[in-house]
Amino acid sequence: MGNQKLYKGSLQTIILQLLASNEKMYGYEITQKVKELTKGELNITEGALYPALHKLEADGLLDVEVANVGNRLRKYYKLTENGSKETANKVSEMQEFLRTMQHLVNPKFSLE
Amino acid sequence: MGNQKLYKGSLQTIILQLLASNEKMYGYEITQKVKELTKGELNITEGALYPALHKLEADGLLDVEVANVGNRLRKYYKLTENGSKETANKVSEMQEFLRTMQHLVNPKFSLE
DNA sequence: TTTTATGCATAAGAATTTTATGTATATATT
DNA sequence: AATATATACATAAAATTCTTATGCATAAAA
Repeated sequence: MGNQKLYKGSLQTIILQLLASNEKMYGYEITQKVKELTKGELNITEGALYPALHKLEADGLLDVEVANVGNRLRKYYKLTENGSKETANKVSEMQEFLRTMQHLVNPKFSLE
Repeated sequence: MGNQKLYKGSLQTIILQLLASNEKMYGYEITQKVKELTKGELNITEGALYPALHKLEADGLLDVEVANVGNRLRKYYKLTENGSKETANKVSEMQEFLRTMQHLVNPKFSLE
């Protein structure tokens, strides 16, 4: 069930970015969306996801809204104002990392 | 002195890739080379580097050769045969990660 | 009726890093 | 001459972030 391919530290940014383009999402939905977008390459485990969501909420980057669908519980998360700012920061930091890694791994390649 | 931008799990790959293009290097040299190649964006700390080198050696991916330069100690590392194979694997895994992240972070962008 | 999917959660352990030290020599600066 | 900076190794404690293993519960499918 492992991941192998998720570098540690990138999960928060992934969650924030998904919420930047989807308005509101619940946990299980996020795991499915990531699986879909990455064609099964990234599998966000619940043991990583839920603590990450709780931390983002505690840090004031996400708001939560509980909903009952049928007889099941869902917790919808959406970006706060502060969360939107932080998303922009974290995404561009990751872009920077991606460029840096490209330079290290393939010095002849440049995204610019 | 922190890094902020080094995702956990990428250090081994960085070291291996540097050694794939530089034949042999010693620890301090690696820290300086990374700083140079990334224009100061990535700072490999010694507390991360040396244990990582020792682990790569223990795993049979690196050979070490001690040298005295002036009156100072240097430990030159180079890839073993097995290390070269593993480098190729880890580098393409990272390339895969870079592509995947690009899709998540900027779905309109593709490296292919 | 048993498995799979949906949906949340937490705890123990592993892996990888940061931060803080420690030792020592060489060179540059005041 | 004294002090700071650069070079060069190393380790240990703490923090971070994940995996793996559980647990609970409802709904749908086999």
